[in-house]
Amino acid sequence: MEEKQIPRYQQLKELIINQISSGALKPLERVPSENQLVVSMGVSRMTANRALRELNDEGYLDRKAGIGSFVSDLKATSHLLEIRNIADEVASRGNLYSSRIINHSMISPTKEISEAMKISIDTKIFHVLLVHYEEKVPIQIEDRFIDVSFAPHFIEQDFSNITPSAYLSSISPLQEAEQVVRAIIPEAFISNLLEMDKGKPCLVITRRTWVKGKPVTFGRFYHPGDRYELVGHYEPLKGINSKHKNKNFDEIKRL
Amino acid sequence: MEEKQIPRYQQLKELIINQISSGALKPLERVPSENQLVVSMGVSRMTANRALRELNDEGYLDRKAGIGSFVSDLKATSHLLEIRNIADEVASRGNLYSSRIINHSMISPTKEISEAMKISIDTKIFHVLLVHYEEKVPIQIEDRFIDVSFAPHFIEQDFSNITPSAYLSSISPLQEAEQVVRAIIPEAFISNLLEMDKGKPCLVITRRTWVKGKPVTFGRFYHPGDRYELVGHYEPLKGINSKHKNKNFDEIKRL
DNA sequence: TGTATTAGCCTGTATATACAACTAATTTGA
DNA sequence: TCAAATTAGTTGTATATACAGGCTAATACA
Repeated sequence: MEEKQIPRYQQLKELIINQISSGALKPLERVPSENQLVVSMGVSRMTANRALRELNDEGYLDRKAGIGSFVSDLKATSHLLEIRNIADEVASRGNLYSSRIINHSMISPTKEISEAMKISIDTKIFHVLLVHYEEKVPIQIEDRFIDVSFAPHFIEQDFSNITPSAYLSSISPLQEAEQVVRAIIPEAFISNLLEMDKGKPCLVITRRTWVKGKPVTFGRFYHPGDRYELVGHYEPLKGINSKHKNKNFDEIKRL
Repeated sequence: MEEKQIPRYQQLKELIINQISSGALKPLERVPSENQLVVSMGVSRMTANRALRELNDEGYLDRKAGIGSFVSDLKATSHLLEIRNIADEVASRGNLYSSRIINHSMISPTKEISEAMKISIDTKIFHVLLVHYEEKVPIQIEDRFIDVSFAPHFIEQDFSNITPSAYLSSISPLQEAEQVVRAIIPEAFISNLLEMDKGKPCLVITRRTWVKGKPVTFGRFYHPGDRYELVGHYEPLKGINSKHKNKNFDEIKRL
C-alpha cells in the first residue's frame, strides 16, 4: 500500500474546493489570505500563493491585490456549457422576459427518464415544464426532471420569479454536465407551445447533470429552429487575456 | 505614456507561444529546459518554471519529469470546439471512413461569403465541397471557403488522403473560432447528397476561424438530423484530474 | 472638524536554495 | 559480455526572503 504523496498546494486547493461545494464557503465570501494560510496550515506563503492563484485561474476564486480572495459568484457565469440563465440572456438583449408554467409536480419517472437518471422506476422525482418567452414570443420549452434528494425544496419554488436553472445552480454550482444537441421535427404538443408552423425543425438540447458522480437532473430544451441558434466561441490565445475559467468540448456523435 | 510592466514569466510565455504559432517551434519539438532558460534569458529557475508550467496547464506544452518539455501535438486535440477530425472520429468507432469530393477550386465569393470573411467581392478564394461517409452512409457535407494567402497551397492538396480540417489545422493550429448551430430543413441539393428523406431536419454548423484577428476560413457543415447529434461535456472539478486544455462557451442566440 | 499622512494588510512578482523523483546514458564491476 | 551502479539532466515541489503596488483604516496634524 504505497501512499501517493499529494502536493501540499493541491491539498490546499481541494480543501477550499470542498468547502465551496459543501456550502461551507458561499459565493462572494472571503477566503483565508495567503498569510493566514501560512500560519493555519503551516505552509510557506509561496505554496499558499500557488493554491489560491490556481484556484483563481480556474475560476473558483476572484482575487484582488490589496483586498483579498473571494469565492467566485458561480451563479453569474453558471455553466458555460449550460445555456446561460435564459432570463438574464433575454434581459441582456434589452427585451422583456416572461414564462408560463405548464406543470410543476412530483411524478413517477418514465422508463426513459429512470434510465437516464439511473434511478428506480418507483422513485418519485420532481418535474417542471415551462415555456420561456422573449417579448411574448416563445423561445424555449424547458422540460426538466430533478432528483428529490438533490433539491428537496424544489416543489416549493415559485418559478415565475427564478428560473429552474438558476435555482438548481444556486444549490450546487459545481455540477458536471453533458449535453446533446439534435435537430428534430417536433410533435404537435411541442410545436403548438412554441407557436411553430407544422413541419418546421426544432433544435433540442438534452442535458444531464451530476453531483459527485450521481445524476441529479435531466432536462430537454426545445428551441424553434428558425428563431434560435447555438453559438460557441473558441479562443486559444489566453496568454494575455483574462482567466480561462472552464473547459468543455463538443463532438459529433452517431445516434 | 506609461509603459505597462509585463511580468517576466509572461514575457517568456508569449515568446514561446509566438515561436509555436510562427512555426519556429513545431509540434513534438523540444523547448528549452528550465535551466537553459535560466542562463539564456537571465531569469531564475522558478520564473522559468512558472512560464513552462502554465504553458503546460494551458495545453501548449507537454512536460515530463526526467525528459523535458515539448510542444503539444495540437493536431491531435485540434480544435476542441471544432468537430474532431471526422476521419479520426469515424475510425475511432471502428468504422470505415470515405469521402467524395464534389468541388475543389478557386472561386469568387458570394456576397454572403465576402461579408462573413470580411474580404472584397473581387478577392479570389479557395472552395472545397465534399461529403464524408461512415460505412458508406453520408454523415457530413463540408462546404468550406479559405483565404488564399492563409493556405496558398490549398488547391494542390489531395483531400482523399487528408481532410481539409486536418490540413488547415496543420498550417496554424492556434486559430480562433466561432461556431453557430442551427436546425433547418435543407434544400434538395443538400438532402440529396446526404440521402435524406424530404422534409427531414438537418443540423447545420457554421464556423468561422481567425488568425491574428483576420478571418481565414468560413465553413458550413450539414449533418442529417436523425443520424447525428452534437455532444458536449462539462467537467468543473479539475482539481485532481488532467490538464484542462481549452475553454469555450455556448450560448443560445436569436436569429 | 477636516485633511493629509502613515501603518498595516493584501496580492503579485522575482530570486535563491533545496530536495525528491524520474529518465537516459555512461561507467563500473563481476 | 552482461548486468548493476553511477552520473547528469530533467521536471516537481517546498521554503525563505524580498520588494512593489493596491487598498483600507487608523493616526497625526492643522
